[in-house]
Amino acid sequence: MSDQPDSPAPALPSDFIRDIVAGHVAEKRYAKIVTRFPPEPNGYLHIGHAKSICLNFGIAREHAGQCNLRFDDTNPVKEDVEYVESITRDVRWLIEGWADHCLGFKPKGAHPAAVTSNGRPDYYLAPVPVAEIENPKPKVATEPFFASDYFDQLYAYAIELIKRGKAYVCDLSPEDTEKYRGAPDRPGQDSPFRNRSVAENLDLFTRMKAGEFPDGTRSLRSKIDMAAPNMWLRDPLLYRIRHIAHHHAGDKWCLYPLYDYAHCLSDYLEGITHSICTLEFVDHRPLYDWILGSLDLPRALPHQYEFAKLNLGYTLVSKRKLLTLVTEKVVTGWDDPRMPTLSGLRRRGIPASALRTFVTGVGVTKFDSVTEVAVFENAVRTELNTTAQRRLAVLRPIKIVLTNIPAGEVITCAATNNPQDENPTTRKVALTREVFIETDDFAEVPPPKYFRLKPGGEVRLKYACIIKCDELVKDAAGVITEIRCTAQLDTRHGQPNADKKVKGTIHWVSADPDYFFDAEVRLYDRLFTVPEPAAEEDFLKVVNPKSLEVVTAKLEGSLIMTMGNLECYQFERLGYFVLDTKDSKREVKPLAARTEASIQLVFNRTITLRDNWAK
RNA sequence: UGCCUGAUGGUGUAAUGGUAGCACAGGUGACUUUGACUCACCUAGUCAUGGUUCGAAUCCAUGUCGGGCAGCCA
Repeated sequence: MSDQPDSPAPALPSDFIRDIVAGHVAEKRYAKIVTRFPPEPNGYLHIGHAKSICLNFGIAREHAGQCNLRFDDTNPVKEDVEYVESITRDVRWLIEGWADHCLGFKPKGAHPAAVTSNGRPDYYLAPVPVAEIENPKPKVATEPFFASDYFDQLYAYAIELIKRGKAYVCDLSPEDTEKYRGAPDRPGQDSPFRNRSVAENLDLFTRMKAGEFPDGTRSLRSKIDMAAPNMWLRDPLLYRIRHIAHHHAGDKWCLYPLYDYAHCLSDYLEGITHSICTLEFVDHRPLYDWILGSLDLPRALPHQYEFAKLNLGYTLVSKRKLLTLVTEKVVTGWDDPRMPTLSGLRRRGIPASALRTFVTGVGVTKFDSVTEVAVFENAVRTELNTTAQRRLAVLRPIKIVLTNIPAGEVITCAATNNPQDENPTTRKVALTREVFIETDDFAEVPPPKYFRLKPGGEVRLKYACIIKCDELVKDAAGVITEIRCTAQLDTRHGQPNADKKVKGTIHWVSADPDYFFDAEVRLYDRLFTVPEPAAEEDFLKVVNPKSLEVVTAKLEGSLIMTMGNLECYQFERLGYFVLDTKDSKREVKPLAARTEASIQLVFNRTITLRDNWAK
């Protein structure tokens, strides 16, 4: 992107939530805009989360505010530290260079502190900008926020709710609780334990915390309205008993709060101004407001706003279903390059900036839509086209013999690294007697309008010269093993006939062992065969059996010399590729020490080039 | 037969009472040492019916269709 002073400023995204925030900023309702991204550490982040991350961090950066990464870790049964680590890594990767300065972490081990707000006792955990702590060097150890760090405070608020007659201990079993709740079109019935005295509730709740009762025997419930048309207002549970250790809080608790109770209060404790979540929580908003409103809290209360989550064609955007793909070994792991997880997309070679462009571009609405994959692919191609270095590689090689070039002779050609650069640089590639071309780039019986190599035909070897096909060599089975051609060396760049036109230009790699090397290349296709795998009765039945193809490709020798970490390349005419950092052997031997059998590098094809010819 | 929420080209999204626009996809050309990129042009839309208004995608009414809600998940 150009930074010229007279280029128009890029338009900031606009949507109904940003409009609300902008209104609040205009009226100076808050001293600072604070949002949060609140994943539960029970799976890896996926492309749907990217939309939420970009929304929350985007709003923070547009208003010089802050966005806290907070783990909503109130259900130790499903959660694990593996997930808090992967999520933290993925969030930092996605916002790097864009909103790092808005990322809110807290000093390691910090808990909400007693403060005075508007002359009254209060609790608050100040978000500390990561940038402030870590740049240029970390001053103190930091970590993301955890709802589980608020368990003490949450417990105290629960006591307060009981004292105010707004919560009670219920002895109904889970089954009976469900029966008493009624149905959407039928009011519920009051629990027989609904009118216990405050003293009895206090006693029972204290003993629940002390571990006197087994799982499921008692719960703490809000006292709202069992006849409410909104199911979430029928005395929803606040706490349940779970005799299990917590991955972050340790073994201190056997009583764990539920989402609705923990989330709004966590938002309050962190001073969140705008609590943005997806549409399925619209029905919960009255509960969110009820809990906060029942405690007479001294600071401004956070408010919840909801938007439609991202749905992508041919893609599953559900942590639970993605977990199934992992456990059923449909893929190799959460970071399999075919997975729509942030780890998978990163390994696939999708730049974080392209992901941001995409999720920002789809907009934020309350309409439950399905975005076509083409929109995502367009964002990726647009980004990679400007940034990726071009290289020559042949995926499915067939050998060409240039009969007029003597064996051992090396003709050096200049190849452009990236024609999109303002001042493109070049590198040297070797043209030798034998070269590999793509099997697809030759047709013995060409279809109509085919303008690559055919018997008697001419084609240009990119950056080199035009060649003419003279003769085919076949084995006993009639399979072509070699194509014999004449090189028109005077059509090279700078030579008299350089301007000679032919319809086709193809990529190639020298077949001289000094000028190519083998690499494993993994070619991916969509993971599902139907546009909406989530709508399927059994999504495992619509898994694409051809989602992965592995080939041994011939790569231009210069590539191995310049190979860096996580660099994106365009293999000309084939697509964009990235080194697989997990499966590649990183110690690259000198060219001379290479052997045919030592495949050391593995590449993932990020995406193909757009192709208006095939299909 | 409850409550909540939504409906603009094929897809996604803008227009907040005043010219229905943008992106992607699709099509046709131009250019091209990537059948890429780029450029030009084209196709195609306000869920329905009524009302308010000089004027309605926008406001009102009714209807239709879609999504969500009955976890001690989040």
